Amino acid sequence: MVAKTSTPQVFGRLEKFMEPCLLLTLREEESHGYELMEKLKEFGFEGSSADMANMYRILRNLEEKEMLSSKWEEGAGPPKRVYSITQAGEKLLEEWAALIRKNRARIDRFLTKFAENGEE
Amino acid sequence: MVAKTSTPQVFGRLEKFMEPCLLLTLREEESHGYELMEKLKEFGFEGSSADMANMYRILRNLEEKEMLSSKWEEGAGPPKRVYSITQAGEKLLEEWAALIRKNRARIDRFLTKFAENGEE
DNA sequence: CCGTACTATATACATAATGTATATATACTG
DNA sequence: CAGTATATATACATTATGTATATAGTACGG
Repeated sequence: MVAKTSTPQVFGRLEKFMEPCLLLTLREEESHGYELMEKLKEFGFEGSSADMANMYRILRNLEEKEMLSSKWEEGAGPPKRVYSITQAGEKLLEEWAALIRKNRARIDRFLTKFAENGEE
Repeated sequence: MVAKTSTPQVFGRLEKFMEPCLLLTLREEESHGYELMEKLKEFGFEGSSADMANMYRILRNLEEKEMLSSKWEEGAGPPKRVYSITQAGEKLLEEWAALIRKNRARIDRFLTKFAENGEE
């Protein structure tokens, strides 16, 4: 029997959060997938294989929608697909920022209420 | 043809956010589904049919896991299934709060960086 | 020069969470 | 007695994410 009282692993992700993080990171400087994953750790991504799969999918999808453009770069090690953000991509990022602000407001309302009633 | 430049409907939900909101609302006072949906609007839920379906699913699921208990209440209108939070449910809520705080931190890092680099 | 590890990209398949659509029933209002 | 609001519920479809695996170049040690 397993102790139910340990870590019941509650989780609720920030859906599609990786997309705006990629756009924001690329607004600063062009980069390729593998390197981007390192940079994404700043936003709480782990760099797990799930994250990797996710990232490559999102990058390709964003390029398809012309939010990013890419070029192959040869050098030491295997070739890299280096992504740059487009103007449309920057606009998309702005929209993401607006949505994320709203989400933060929802979270804040939750946390405020949680703290208020917690101490009866 | 539809103008692409209008609202491209970016969206990223707060996954499973309804669950902690239900728990928090029920920590204050017992309530039934239909009424709970009204209360959830505080946390940014719309009360759409999707939200409804979602809510009833979550409530049943939480009861199955003994995070909530319910009783039928007769009165004016159709009978209501009134939910109360259990001790396990309160503990679950605490775990949710911890996770949500982490998610807020991730969001904050994003928004801070977004604002920083935005004004070049 | 061979195996191992690290860099690098990619995708098929499975699962999980949410959205759509619909069914059922009570009670009030005109 | 038809329409609307209250009230709960679920089958089915879609979307987003996770798991597993494939491929390949380069560096390093033995």
